[in-house]
Amino acid sequence: MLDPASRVRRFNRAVTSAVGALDTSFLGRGRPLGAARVLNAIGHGRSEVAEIRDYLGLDSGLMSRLLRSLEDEGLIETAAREDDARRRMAKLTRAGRREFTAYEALSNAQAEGLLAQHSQRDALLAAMDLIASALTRERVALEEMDPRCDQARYCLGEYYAELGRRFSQGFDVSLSRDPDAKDMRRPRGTFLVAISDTLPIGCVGLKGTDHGYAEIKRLWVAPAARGLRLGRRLMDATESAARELGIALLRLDTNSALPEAGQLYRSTGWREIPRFNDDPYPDLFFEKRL
Amino acid sequence: MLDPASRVRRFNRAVTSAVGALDTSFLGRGRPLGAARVLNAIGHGRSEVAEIRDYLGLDSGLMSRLLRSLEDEGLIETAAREDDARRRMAKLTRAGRREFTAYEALSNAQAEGLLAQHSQRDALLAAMDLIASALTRERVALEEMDPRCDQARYCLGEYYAELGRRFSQGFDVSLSRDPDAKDMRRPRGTFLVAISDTLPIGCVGLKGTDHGYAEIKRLWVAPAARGLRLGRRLMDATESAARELGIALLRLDTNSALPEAGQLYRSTGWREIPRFNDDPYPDLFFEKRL
DNA sequence: CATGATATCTGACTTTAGTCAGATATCTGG
DNA sequence: CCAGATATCTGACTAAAGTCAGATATCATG
Repeated sequence: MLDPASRVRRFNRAVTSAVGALDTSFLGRGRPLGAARVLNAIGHGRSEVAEIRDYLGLDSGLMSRLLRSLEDEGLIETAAREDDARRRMAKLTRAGRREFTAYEALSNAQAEGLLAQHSQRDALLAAMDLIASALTRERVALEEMDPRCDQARYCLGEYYAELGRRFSQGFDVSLSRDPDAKDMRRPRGTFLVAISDTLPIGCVGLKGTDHGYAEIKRLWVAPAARGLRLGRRLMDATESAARELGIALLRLDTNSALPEAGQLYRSTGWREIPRFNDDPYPDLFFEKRL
Repeated sequence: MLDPASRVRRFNRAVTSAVGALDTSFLGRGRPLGAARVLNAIGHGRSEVAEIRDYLGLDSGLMSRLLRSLEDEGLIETAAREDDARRRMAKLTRAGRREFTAYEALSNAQAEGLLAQHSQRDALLAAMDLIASALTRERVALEEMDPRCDQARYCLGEYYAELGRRFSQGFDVSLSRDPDAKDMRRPRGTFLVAISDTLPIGCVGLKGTDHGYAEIKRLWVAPAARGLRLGRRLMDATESAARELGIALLRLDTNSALPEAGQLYRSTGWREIPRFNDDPYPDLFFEKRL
């Protein structure tokens, strides 16, 4: 009925008024939006004045005045940095924390309001995740992490759950050769997590072995982040890391029930090889020389 | 990983900056946002001053000044309405249409930008439709329309396509008893379309018969609008219309492959009855006395 | 320790948005 | 035709946001 651009614009209109409502509720606390935004940035852990200014896109004069007005209200304190007295740090006072908490409550209430009365919350949240990931595509950061940290374990949990859904016989981690975490840490290997504005949306592991090659394991991209070519980015980053570690040969196993993975490997220089392990789940094996 | 409120707030952040970018590009045309918004409202067919003021939520004094500034620029002309000289109508001049076209191009470019480089456009658009429908839930209007108009036919097309996907044997309209359009128009029946900000997102038909009852046909809710209790609203509105038309007994047929429909009927006072027609598709039959 | 770079602050502005009371013109119903 | 309602306009204001030039203090470097 509507062409794609009209659908996007309908979305824009809908979302603009919902977001505008949050601004209005912020104004209800008797403070201009500019000051409220600075207070909230500080509350969310941004303490350097220059960082806040940059984040909010403010002129330095305006920023200075906003800080002064928050100080006059007794909500923040500023101090020169010890290592560089030109830079200033801002932090909340006790009263400032109270005020910040009140803003947080408003934000959460608005968020709950958007979800309320929608009988398919999960679908709505999934749509929001998808759009947020798409819009922040260029800002997705790939971070090396310990595979046992919270974010990595969240990704792995989602990965296993998805395999369970995609494999007709289900998936039981304990039957698979669960890679030892220390093989996926430097210097033997590494583990990368893709973070989009605090939310992990993908991962991949590089597992060192003693057989003259390293393995790519646990490549996962959140359903909300598919279509952003994140799988390719994760693979590229892992290959770079492998080169850095002096690894010359990479192998991986996968399953034909995951056709998009196989397609990615084939289109990026991987070559199919015969089975090289006895894991019960994979039925496709690849190799790539770096 | 993130709780629901945090996911909504991540979505808010992502979307705010994307929408802010559009405002910035509008400013690039050397006109304050307020004036640009009025110009665009007129370009989109809103001609009554009061209607525009209401739509944009402007004070009457401010509105008057914005109109004046657009007139001074030579972009619009205003005139008193013939039937009521207190009210004014605004329309674009030739220069105004040019300027409006330029704004449209900016909007479309931004929309294309959001879609660009995403290899799963359809999923992204579906997510946007879902969210737009959810956010404008209270503003969904149910309008009586001729079942042969564009919007009604769009809904019916989507409805048939969905039946094709849901029925294991597919769905061929010509095999079903396609209700005659004139039976779904006053005074024999009616046809309702749910419109969410220009997009049709649901429909239902009330078909008059000569057998002492009327039938509910073609109840459809767009996938993007599920969970908003729109099906129930459409049914309620149709029952009201039926009462208005002096109809005392309603019947409908459906299929057990559409469980959510059956559940809706059962929970709103419909009673299962034996088959009352020889249509090949339905296998469940309901009746409700008004 | 002089010099240029950097971070922040201050003062003096402008623009935009918005508010509000009253003026003006027109309409509607008795 | 009159009284009250309605739609718009005008003038006089305020608040918020943003701009910009220059002042001040501090740092890094040769």
